[in-house]
Amino acid sequence: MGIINASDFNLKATIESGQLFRHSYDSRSGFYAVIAGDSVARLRQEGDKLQYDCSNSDFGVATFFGLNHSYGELIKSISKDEKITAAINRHYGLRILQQSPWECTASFIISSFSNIPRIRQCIGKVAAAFGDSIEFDGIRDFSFPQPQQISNFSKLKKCGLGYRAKYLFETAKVFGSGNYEYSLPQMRKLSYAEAKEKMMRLPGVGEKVADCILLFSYGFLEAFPVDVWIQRAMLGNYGSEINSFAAGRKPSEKVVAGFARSYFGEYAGYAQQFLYHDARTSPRISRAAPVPLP
DNA sequence: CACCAGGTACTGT
DNA sequence: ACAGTACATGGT
Repeated sequence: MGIINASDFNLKATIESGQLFRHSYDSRSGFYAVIAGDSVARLRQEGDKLQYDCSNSDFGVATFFGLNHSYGELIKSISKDEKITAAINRHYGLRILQQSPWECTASFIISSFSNIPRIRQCIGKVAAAFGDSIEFDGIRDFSFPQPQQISNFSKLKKCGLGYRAKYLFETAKVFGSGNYEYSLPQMRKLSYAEAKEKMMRLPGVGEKVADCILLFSYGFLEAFPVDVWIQRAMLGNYGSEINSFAAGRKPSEKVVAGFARSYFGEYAGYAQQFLYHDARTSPRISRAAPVPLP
C-alpha cells in the first residue's frame, strides 16, 4: 500500500466527473477501484493523504490523476468571475486526468450521443469481449483491449455500440497500425489546433470528442469540450458575453468553445470540467409527476 | 408511443 | 463555413 501526499486534490470529484468510465466505489472500505489499460488501482483519500494499491507497479498514480499540474496557478488563471469561482469552490481539488490516448479515444468514440450508464456498459462489454482477464485484490474484471485485439467486427457489433462500432473498428486499425503518430510524445509536439485537426481525421471523432481526448489524455489543458450540458451552462452563465463574442452569428457549440478558450485562457479545460461536474451534480428540476395536493 | 442521452457524418446551400 | 437530417441503442 503506497501513500502519497496529495494536496489540492479531490479524489471523489476527479473520479466521478465523467472523465473516465471504468471505476467503482466500495462504500464499506471507502476505496475506489479504477481500471486503466491492464491495471487495477484501489485508492482512498484521507485529507491530504492518498492511499493506493496497484496491480501494476509501473502505473503512475500521480501522473494519471494530474497531480503534477500547478493547481494554485491554474485555479488563479481560470478564476475570472463569481460563477466559475463558485463551481471551483464546490469541487475544489478536481483534477484533469492524463489517461492513455487509445483507451480515452475509444471510450469517447463510444460516448457520443449516448448516456453515461450505457457508455459504461458498452465499454465493459468491449473489455469482456476483447480484453484479458485480470484479477487484483478481489476485483475480477477485464483489461481494456489493445487496438490490435479488436480484430473481429461482428463480435464488436454485439457489444451494443450501434453505428459507433464501425468508427471504433476503423480507429482501432489506425492506433494499432504500428506507427506512433497518435502517441503522447508525437501529439505533444503539435499545437492545440494541429492536434485537434489530427484527432478529427479519425472516424467518430468530431469537435467535442476530439476536445475530450486532447484534454483527458494528451494534456492540452486549453481544450474546452462543449456537450449539451456545457452548452446550457455556458449560455446560462455567459449568454450576453457570448452573444457579443459571436458578433451576430448563432451561438453554436463551436462559438461557445471559442469564447471559452479566449475567456478562460490556457487552462480553459479545467474551467470546463468544473462547470460540467457542477452542472451534473447540482440539484436538477425533477421531472416526476406532480404530487396531488391533499 | 414519444423523448432523451458527454455528437458525428453526410448532404445541400 | 453553416444549417438540416439520419443515425443504433436502451431507458423513462
